[in-house]
Formats: sequence, structure tokens, C-alpha cells
Amino acid sequence: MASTNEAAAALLREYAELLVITGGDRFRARNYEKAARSVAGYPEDIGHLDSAALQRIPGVGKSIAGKIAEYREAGTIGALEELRARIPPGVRELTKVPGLGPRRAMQLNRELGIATVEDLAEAVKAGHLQNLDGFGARSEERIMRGLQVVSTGRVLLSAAMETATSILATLEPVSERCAYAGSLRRMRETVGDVDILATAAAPDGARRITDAFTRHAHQVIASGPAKTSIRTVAGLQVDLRVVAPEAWGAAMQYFTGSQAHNVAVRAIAVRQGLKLSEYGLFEQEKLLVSRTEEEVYARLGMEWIPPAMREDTGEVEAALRGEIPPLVREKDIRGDLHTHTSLTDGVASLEDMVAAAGRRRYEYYAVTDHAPNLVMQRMTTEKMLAQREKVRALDTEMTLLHGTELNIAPDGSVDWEADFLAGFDICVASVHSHFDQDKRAMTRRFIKACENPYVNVIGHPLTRKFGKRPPVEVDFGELFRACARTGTALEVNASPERLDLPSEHIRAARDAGVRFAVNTDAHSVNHLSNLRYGIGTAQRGWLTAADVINTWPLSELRAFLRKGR
DNA sequence: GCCGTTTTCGGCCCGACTGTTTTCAGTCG
Repeated sequence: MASTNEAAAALLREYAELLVITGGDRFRARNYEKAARSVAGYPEDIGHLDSAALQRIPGVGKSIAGKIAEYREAGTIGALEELRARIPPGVRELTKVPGLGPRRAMQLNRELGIATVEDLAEAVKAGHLQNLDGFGARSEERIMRGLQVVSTGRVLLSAAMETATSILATLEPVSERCAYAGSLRRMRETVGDVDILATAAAPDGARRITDAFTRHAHQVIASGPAKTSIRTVAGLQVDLRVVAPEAWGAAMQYFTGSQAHNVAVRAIAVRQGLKLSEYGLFEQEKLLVSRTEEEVYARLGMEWIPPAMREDTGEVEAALRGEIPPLVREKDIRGDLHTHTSLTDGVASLEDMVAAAGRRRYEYYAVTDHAPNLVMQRMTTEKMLAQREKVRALDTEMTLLHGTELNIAPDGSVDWEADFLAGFDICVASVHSHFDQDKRAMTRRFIKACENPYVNVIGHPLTRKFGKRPPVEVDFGELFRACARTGTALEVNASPERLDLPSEHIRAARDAGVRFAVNTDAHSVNHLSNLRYGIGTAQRGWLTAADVINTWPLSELRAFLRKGR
């Protein structure tokens, strides 16, 4: 995606948030939010669109097109600067704390001088909030819970990936070889800092690489010939290591980690009287291998281990036995089974989403817009049926599945009766409300949804959102058994802010006999490419293609979706 | 601020939940 889109979207989002904080027209604010989502999800680079083309983006009219143009020319938006000047710095940050909205954030700033999340944490600890109008013990408790979710100092996998990709693009011309390593390569769900490795193409190559690298810096933390650390404008730390070409494999192995994995692998080297470091595998002082990761692992008697598995949770032993499973790959996916359109909260039309899916060479593709019980989506039975007709009439080489994303009510029931549900090709069912039910009630709720003969996939099972919402509490053992027993798949939601089911639960679910669907939950054309993060998460859960229903041929998928009916 | 089988105005993302309110404001999905 073009970074202009993301940058412009961020400014529009900020403008919307500041409008809300100042108590401006909520419809106006909402429109800026919608425009921000549209711009972020717009498949073309808006960097060179003229005013008329900009206004063809949904939710962008004359005024917002003007603001985007102003940003492109001046690098900023005057109206936004004015709002920034009017609102105490920090208040916007405070509204990021779940349970704390614009009014309360302003009040805290005005009456207690709270300007940062850290201030807030201290004030809560000191019990200062209880003396305020409208705050009580429960509000304090709620904010305390919110504080635990917010700002972990880590960034979303997608943000780290975009940073790494743009840096690598400028290193490629001046280096012989470069790649990202670390937790990003392991596809951890969030990333603390980005590690980049490069080898020099020429004698003075190291300096040219470092120069190219530091051009991305908002701040240079440290810089030497072998290691440079910067912080980007977004506050993300990126470390560059320049290594000798012949040490590439050993260095990649070392800097990919995880630390626990490396400790386990080095222990194996030691047992064989060898020493493994970022420079290579050595016997005494003699270098044995270092050029490729495969060589390093092989010399230790191990299969090469996919980075996503390198967490020392059994992969080292599996590699020694030669039993590394053939992990599911992005190209194994034959279709996306959870996507939205502008009929509900997506920002692209049915036609545009389907066309984009076609470009990904899918064999099948499911349209699963929201169901009526999520009232704000304004779905109706009539709209759903009208969409079904449009889906059936679309001319595409893919097989289109008309589905829906149902809402699992607190009692486990879903939207619509059985006879209407029977008309869908596929039903995803997700929790969208009452997140704080106790574990027993939540478990019953999920199990009842699984037992519904029309519910095929439980969407984003834990409903967590990084930095925004904690996971629900559920008895995983019972949930997994219910899924396996009823033929209900669990989703591995690929949205970078979800990555849900998380990898640490995937293996247990698979061992219980559960099948999975790796879906993007796309709300825009661009979101379709988030699939890679879902695949990374599935790989971290050791899933093979056989475990994932949307790698299966259509006939087998359809048989699964019939759920024994 | 955007948009139109409502077309230059008037509606739009509504309704539930929660806490501390004694009649409803704030927050959320």
C-alpha cells in the first residue's frame, strides 16, 4: 500500500478524534473517520490523484479532497493544526485508554493536569480519581483494566512489516543481500523492534548501507560500522547489522531468534563439541559452516526450522527427529472465507472486493457481511437477499459463496432462524458484545453457537484487539472439544490488530481435532493481503494445509460446511 | 462533511450497558 494513503488517513483520523474531543458535530467527525478508513483502504496511491479522482473515494468530498491536497503540498493541514493548538497535548493519548472517552479525558486533564498515560496510571494508583465528579470506584477499576491493555511499547506486525519493507527497498541497491530477522521474521503478533541484516557489496559498502539506513531515522540512537540503531518517526526502533557475506546464514539464524530457540540450538552444538555464534558454527577455531541457515541446522543434524516455529516449544526436538511438519503456506490458500463490503462496514463495493479477490487467483471467495443484531450495521433480511442475488449474478471465474458474519448473543443464539440460515453457503459467527461474561457463561455461549448446525466458523474467537480490548475468558478445552465434535472451524483471523485465534492456542485446538479457517476479515481491498499475517500465526501454531479448510478443494470445503446436515 | 430509488436539504452509526445520575451522560461496538 502506498504510504501517502496511510499518512493522509492518519491525519484524517486525528482530525476526527480532535473534533470529537472538542465536542464538534459528531456526524462530521464520523465522516472524517469514514474517509480515513476509505483512504487507508484505497487500492490506488492517492499521491498523484487530482481533486476529481480524490472525490471518487467513498466519503471524500470537496472539503476532504482539499485537505488531502493541502497535505500533499504543504505536508500538513491548517485546520488540523488549529485543532491541535486548541487541545492540550496528551488528551488524545488518554482517549486511547479503553473506558476513557473524550469528555473524561478532558476532565482529567483540566482538573488533575493529567497529560500522559503514565500520569493517569499514577493518579489511579494514588486514588486521585475518586474525588472527581462522575468518577467512582468502578470507573477507576475500569480505567485500571484499560491501562493494562494500552501501549505495551510494541507495534502491530503490519506496522513493523511496512517499516522493514520500506527500509529494505532502499538498502537493496547498495547491499549484496539484506533481509529482516528477529520477531518480525518469526511473525510474532506484535513487534518490539525491527532487526535488519545486510551484507556489503563493495569494500566501502558498509558505510553506504549505513548511510542509506540512517536516512530513515527520526533519531539515530547509535551508529558504528557493524551496528546502527535508529528510531523512526513512529517511534519504532530499528537495528541494522552489517555482516560479512560468508556469515549470512549464521547471522540470520542468530538474529532471528528467539533467544530460547537459540539457547536450545547452541546447547546441541555444545553437546557435539561445537560452538555456534552469529559468525558461524565452529569446531575449536575452525569454521565449519555459516553461509546458509540450512547448512547450520544440517551440520547439527537438524532439519531447517521455519522461523515461525523458533520459540523452543518442541521444534528443536522435532527437527532432530526430522519431523518438522509441512507448514501451511500463503499459496496453499484457495479462498478467503470472511470478508465484508460497503453494504455494512467495509469501504469497498462487492464488485471491487470480488475483483480484488480474483486478482489473488482464489478458487473461491466468501462474502460475509454483518447480520442484523449488530444494530449499527443496519443490515436487514431484504438487504441480505438483495446482496445474494448480486453475488449470484456476478461474472467471475471464482466460485462465490454468499455468507454472513452472525452475532453470537449472550445466550449463544444467533441472528435469524434455521430456515433463513439454510440459505447461506457459509456462516461465520462471532462475539461482538457482552465481552465480559464470566468464563462459564462465555463457554456455554460458544458451545451453543458451535452446536448450531448452520454455524461453520467461529470468527476471531477471543475478540481481543491489541492495545484496545482484552481477550474474553473461555474454557479452551471445552471450546475445542465442542468445535471438533460439531465440525465447527475456528478462525485464525489475519487482521494485524487481532491475530485471533492466537498461535499459543492453535496447537492445543489442533490436538483436540479442530479445523481452522485462515481469513482476513477484510474491510477493504488492501486488507485482503493481510492474509500473510494469518498464515504466519497459523505457522506459529504448527498448522499444515490439511488443518486449514480454506486450502481444501471446493468439494471438500462444501462437505465440511454441510456440517453433517 | 458527505450524499442522493430522499438530489441542494436533511439525514447519517443505533442502541445497550454502566455507573452514579436521581433522570442521564459517557462509552462502546
